[in-house]
Amino acid sequence: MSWTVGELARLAGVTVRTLHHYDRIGLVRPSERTSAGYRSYDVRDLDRLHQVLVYRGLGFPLDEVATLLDDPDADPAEHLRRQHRLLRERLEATSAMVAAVEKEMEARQMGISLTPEERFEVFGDWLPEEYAAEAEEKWGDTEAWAQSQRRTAAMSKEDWLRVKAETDDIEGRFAAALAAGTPADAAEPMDLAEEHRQHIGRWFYDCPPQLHGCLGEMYVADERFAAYYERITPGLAQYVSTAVQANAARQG
Amino acid sequence: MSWTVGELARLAGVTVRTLHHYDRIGLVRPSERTSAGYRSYDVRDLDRLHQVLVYRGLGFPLDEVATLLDDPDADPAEHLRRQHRLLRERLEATSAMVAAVEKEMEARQMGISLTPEERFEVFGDWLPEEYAAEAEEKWGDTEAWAQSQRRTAAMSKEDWLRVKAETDDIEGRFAAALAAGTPADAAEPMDLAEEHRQHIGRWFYDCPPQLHGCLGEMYVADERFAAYYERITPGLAQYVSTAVQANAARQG
DNA sequence: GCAACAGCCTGACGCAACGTCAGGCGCAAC
DNA sequence: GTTGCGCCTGACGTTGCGTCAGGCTGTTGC
Repeated sequence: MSWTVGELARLAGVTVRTLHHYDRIGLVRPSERTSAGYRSYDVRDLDRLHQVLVYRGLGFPLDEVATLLDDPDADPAEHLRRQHRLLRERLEATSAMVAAVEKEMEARQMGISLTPEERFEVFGDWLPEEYAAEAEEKWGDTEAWAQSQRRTAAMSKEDWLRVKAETDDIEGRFAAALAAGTPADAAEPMDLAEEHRQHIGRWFYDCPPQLHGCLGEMYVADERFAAYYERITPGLAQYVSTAVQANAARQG
Repeated sequence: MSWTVGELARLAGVTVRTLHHYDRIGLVRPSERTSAGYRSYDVRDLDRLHQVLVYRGLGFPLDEVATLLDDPDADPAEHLRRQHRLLRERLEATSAMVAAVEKEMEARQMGISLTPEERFEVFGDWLPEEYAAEAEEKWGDTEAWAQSQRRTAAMSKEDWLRVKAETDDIEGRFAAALAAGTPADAAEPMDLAEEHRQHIGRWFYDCPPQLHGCLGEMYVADERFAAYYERITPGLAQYVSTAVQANAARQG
């Protein structure tokens, strides 16, 4: 089995020009040429190209890749182990950057701004466990809140529209059940409450039944929440509150 | 508060030359110059540089970074959301590559080789959930085995030496207990068995007491295992087997 | 049997994103 | 006041390809 440049290029997701380049610099040479001078790559060449692309993807300059791969002391397993290690390091670095961006989002939402050192630390020589400890210390107590902040900060406009639509839907069905005279602790409103709980979990923060029950109390106890529901339909705040607490009792 | 090029370079983990370059192409210009012509960066410039570095780190060419950041319609939160999304995509891509390398390691250990398409698929336009499903299907049944393969394949030579030393230590203490005439179901050999179980869990695969008990049976039933232990000391296979099963009974 | 068209070839030049001197000024300290 | 570090501005070099240009190859359709 052999491949032409074009075939290999498509297979490996690079351009023909790249393969020409690698041939020219001796990094990946086709092990044969046809009588017409066409490059003909065999399976060992694929192997080699694959290794090259992994190392290149890890940011190695091509000449270093060459010395790595041409080292007679390094067997293939050695390369795989090294690549595995480097990839996992990169994984950690990337999640550190994700965490840093989330940190900035939260800071921005809270109206505070980070110190220059804080902002750039992710680019320096990064100690992930150190940061993790710090993050834990800072936000560990109010995990649900922090989670919500992170998720909502990362939401796109379309996400928000979907959340809004789902919310409207659930509240509309609550209002309909109330208008139909269904008791708040009947099966239907309780199912709606469960749907509401899962909606919260999906979009904002982990919301176990117990916490949801507390929220239910708040829907009448906190005047802002009460006003929100009362503006939809009079009596809805108490209705939703009762349904949510009944559902929490059923679940717990 | 303001910074010189050198200070900013150290802070951000880039070279002075890079900042010169960004100034020249208008990407990050110091908002002031001293009377002597020194660049003087203020906090807004830091902000800007930070954004540039994130986008650059994500692989954007500098001119695209410029158009992104100079877009008057894009507020800072928009940038953070985009960066967050891109970083998570990269996170997924990287873990896909980690998985691919692990797959290769396993294939290599099993003596089979992957098809060219399999090897390069991680570089193409990658569908992570598709791969995850495939991996699940392939190795889901024998999770312990696959885990072991993955872990051992990723071990360095030093790791192997440590494993060997730990194994020798435990087996030596088993042999000593046997030589001292301690019954196999006494406390000491059972504690050794428990140590052995945790050794397996640490280095190879999850080994709950029940599974460990099965292994204990195998140490006498399977002649290869038996021969391994008998070569250390006659009677050791049966001794270890009994101790391990006694420990499993104690735990279970 | 040949025309057309996709695919291959080899230069050769271009380009982005800096690295690396070279030559010279600024400034704080000893 | 000079020493040494840090800053300045060119200017050229380098890596890793992209992008033509000009020409050959090989398969398919008529």
